[in-house]
Amino acid sequence: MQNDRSRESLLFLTDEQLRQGIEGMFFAYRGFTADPDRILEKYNYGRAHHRALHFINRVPGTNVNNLLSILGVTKQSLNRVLRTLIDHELVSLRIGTKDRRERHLYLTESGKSLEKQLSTAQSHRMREAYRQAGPDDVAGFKQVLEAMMDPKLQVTYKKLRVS
Amino acid sequence: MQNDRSRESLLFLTDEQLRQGIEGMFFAYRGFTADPDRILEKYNYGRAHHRALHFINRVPGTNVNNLLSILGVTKQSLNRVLRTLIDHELVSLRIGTKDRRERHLYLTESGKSLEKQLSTAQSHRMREAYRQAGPDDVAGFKQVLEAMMDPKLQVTYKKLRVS
DNA sequence: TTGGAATGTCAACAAGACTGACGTAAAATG
DNA sequence: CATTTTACGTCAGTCTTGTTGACATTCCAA
Repeated sequence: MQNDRSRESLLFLTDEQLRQGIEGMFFAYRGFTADPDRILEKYNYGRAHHRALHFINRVPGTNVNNLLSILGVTKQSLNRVLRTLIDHELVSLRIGTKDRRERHLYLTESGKSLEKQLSTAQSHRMREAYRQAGPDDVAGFKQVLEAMMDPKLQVTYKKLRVS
Repeated sequence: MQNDRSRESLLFLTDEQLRQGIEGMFFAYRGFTADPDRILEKYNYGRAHHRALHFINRVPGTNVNNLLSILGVTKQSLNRVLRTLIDHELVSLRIGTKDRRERHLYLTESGKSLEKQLSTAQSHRMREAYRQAGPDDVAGFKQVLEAMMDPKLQVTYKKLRVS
């Protein structure tokens, strides 16, 4: 038998609370992608292009394998996207100096420009959500997100923080 | 010029904070879907089937149009998924008594069973994340998620709460 | 009775994911 | 030096899930 206090402290673990978290993730993710999606559509790109642009911008000079592990897709899938971005001169390749098998990826000026457009739109919504909620809620938001990740991705996520 | 206090209170709105939120959503969503995906694979279903099962379970007797507005896909897309679920007897149809054009959707016993399996897996991860974070963080998590939704979906989300 | 709403269905198509197989270049290793 | 492994690219084929467009059916409501 639990007392009032322990029952109170576990109210956030009820099925109803969990369900709200699940549905919250589903609906929020739609909002999260909506603004970039609209921009991408104009250029005939998709979310896959956005993700590649985002992380090449975050880790300039990354090689393909590293990008692959961040994005969690197959090389064939990434290759299709990268090829388009390179053909359209949004991304440039440099062959590694130390290891010449490696291709290092960079955004070109146009690439940076599109990435900026996309991240501005996405950040705008995130900023509004943060502002509506407040600092403590934001801290909680990030805590729960981090705890929801697969351990490997959690490491990847933290690495991006410090780099 | 802003003083220390106001600068402090806006630290949660820095570009770096926003970026962490964006990448957090991306990585966390992967974790969020990972466990159900593994179960669905065994039955040769996909996320679309999961979403349909989830919301039919949540709103038993819903008609197709309502489900459509929750899921945000085209009727053709939903129809393909629904047909599979009905053929496999996970979902049953009842023609509306009041309006006989409407099809009301229900989970069969097997449907309930699969939905339970999926939601148990997904809730388990959510519960662990909640537990690691704690009640205040969970409250913040939900606040930010809700603020990130499109207004219409926010209404949908809240309706599901009370129903 | 006629218009419109709710639903279903057929066809065609695209993005983006997958697997498998194969090729090439270069680094690493025995 | 020969062999193996690694990094990357590419071709081919498949699957899921989304899209549009066109058309049929049912039936409520004005």
